[in-house]
Amino acid sequence: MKVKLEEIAKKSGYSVATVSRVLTGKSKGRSQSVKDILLTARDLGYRTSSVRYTNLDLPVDIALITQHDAEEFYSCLYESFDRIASKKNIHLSIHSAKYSKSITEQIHILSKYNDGVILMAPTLDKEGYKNIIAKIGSFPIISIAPVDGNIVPTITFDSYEGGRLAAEILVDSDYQNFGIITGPLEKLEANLRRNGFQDYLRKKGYKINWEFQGNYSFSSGEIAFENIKKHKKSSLGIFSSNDQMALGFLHTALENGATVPGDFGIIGYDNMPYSKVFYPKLSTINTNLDLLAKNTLEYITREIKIPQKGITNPTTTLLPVELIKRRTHK
Amino acid sequence: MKVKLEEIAKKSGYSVATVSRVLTGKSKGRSQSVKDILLTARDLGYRTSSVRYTNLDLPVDIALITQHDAEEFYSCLYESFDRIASKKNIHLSIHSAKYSKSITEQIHILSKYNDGVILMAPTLDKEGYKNIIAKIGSFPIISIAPVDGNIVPTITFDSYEGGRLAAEILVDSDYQNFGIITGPLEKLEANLRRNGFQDYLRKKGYKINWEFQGNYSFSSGEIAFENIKKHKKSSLGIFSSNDQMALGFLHTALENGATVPGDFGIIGYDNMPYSKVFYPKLSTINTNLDLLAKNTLEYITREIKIPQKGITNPTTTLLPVELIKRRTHK
DNA sequence: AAAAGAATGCAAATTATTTTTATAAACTTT
DNA sequence: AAAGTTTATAAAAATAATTTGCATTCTTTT
Repeated sequence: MKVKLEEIAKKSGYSVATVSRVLTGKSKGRSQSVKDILLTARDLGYRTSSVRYTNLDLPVDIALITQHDAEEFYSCLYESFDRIASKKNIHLSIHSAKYSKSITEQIHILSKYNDGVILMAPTLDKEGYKNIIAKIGSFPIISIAPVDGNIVPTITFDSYEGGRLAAEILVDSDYQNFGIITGPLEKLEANLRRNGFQDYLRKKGYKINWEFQGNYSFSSGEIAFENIKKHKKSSLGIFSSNDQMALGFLHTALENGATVPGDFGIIGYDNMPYSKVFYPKLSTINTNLDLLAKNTLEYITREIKIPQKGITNPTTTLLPVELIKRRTHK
Repeated sequence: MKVKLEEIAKKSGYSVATVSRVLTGKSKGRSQSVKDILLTARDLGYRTSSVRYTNLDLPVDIALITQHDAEEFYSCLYESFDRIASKKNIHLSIHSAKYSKSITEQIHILSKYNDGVILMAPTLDKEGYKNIIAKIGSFPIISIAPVDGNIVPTITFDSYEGGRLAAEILVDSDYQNFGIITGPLEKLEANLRRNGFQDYLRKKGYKINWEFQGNYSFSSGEIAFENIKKHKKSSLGIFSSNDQMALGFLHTALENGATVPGDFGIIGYDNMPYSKVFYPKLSTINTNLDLLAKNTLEYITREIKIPQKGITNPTTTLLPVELIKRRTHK
């Protein structure tokens, strides 16, 4: 059934003429009726298109699009966004683009039912982002994964600095040789973390002596250890691109009789809840997800309420990360 | 901007009259045009309301509503649903009702933009479910958390049997005294797990000697151990209502010099990825989330395509659970 | 407290949009 | 080959949304 203005009028208690006036943006937006009618329309499933009464603090619909996996990380991410959104009159919906045939098409459809989109698609390349922008035009969007090129406004953690911090503490721990378990290198942030790590080492006269590419899973951390065993490397300061792989490595290392932080120092990334539970407790790079959620949601809300005219160059905001010293480095 | 049939006609290459015929359900649904037009309408954000061409395998929108937390469990749940949905031409969106002022209202609005709803709201009581049904009528809905009373069709794991299995293995392990770390008892499934555990013990002539109510978090497992220490209990076979609490308990027990499975046997619930990583590896009740996703999505799709006429008594389907024997029992 | 500005309902008029119809031609299924 | 469907076209009919003028009420400003 199509919703008619008549229904909205009846349910909200105003006349059809008033409903029409409000819905077409003829009101100044100072009276109660505007809020009543807009809320009733929403309640009845009548999409109020682009008409905005920005001063009114009406609920805003935002879609968060990720490519999620069965990892603790996503629970933490969603929990942060959900909690912060609830304080801001934002209705958040979560969508996965992992199996999506066309992410551009998916975002396009979501843009019809939402006021803004938050995108976390680390595998998307420059072309991919360009296609999205070409399709949705000036519709409010922000990426929370680093974006190659200046295509989509971005708020994300300073991955490069995270890698640098990991290198710094490992150098300070007097390791002489270094290793890295990277994430999948088609993901930009995996490269940034790697670069930050490598550049600091180089500056200090060291290099990466062992490198292994994982896929962020626990088991790829296990495989990383098998690999290091084969290469007979030891006494290495290792940076893992996330906690899960660090934990997988740590787990297998201990099972094989290696000592941590003796034979291997290891620094993780993300500071997930489980990383402080394992023995020895994992040193890691902390990313403040609440901060990410807050900044992102505020940005997108602003963008929705005060749309930028003309083409502005998208900005990139890097959020700070910090080292959490625990027990897996000297 | 409101979408006009004219636009749909233009984009799909058919006449306005044909678009109107298709959209009002006048076509028999055997020609390509029906699919073209419906897909174009969807693409342009035109909601095709309740008109259904059920034989056509068109994409279906389903909302999954939970009250999620920063726990691995939710990542696993979403990953399963997302993967299975992608194979069935289902567009899944995830929504949290944790901070929702009115879950009834939220579901009502979601029902305007989706073809069906999957609900996981363990804290909802009989009244709550009744309100929802009163509001949405015969709109397709299914619960994946146990529901008190026969109000909403349900597919969920056999929590009672899970508790029974835990008791059985602990009795077989020759523990003489028993304990339980329950989930929050306002959640029905926490009660069911507890009952299954207790009833089996009673049948075998034992009873629950120690009980602690947790909130499913790792830290409440830690607190559970502090509690057991205070009560100076030992040599207990313990059933924890989820893995996180079991792990928290295990962690603190070992830190305090207790032995597992010597001083304490412990059986978790959920078989989360991390439970096989800890030492000693956790024995636990496995729930097959893929099976849950598959059954649920198939049920709701059927319900959407062939709506049941009249009021039928909602069915409850219990999915089997199984014991995974690892190292935390004798 | 008065004046100005907004909002509202009403009913009629206007405009926009959707649906239906008849017909002829082109496809599909039986 | 016959029967049944689908489609475009163009016009007509039906439905829905918007606008208007006016009197009244409410709110904000001065």
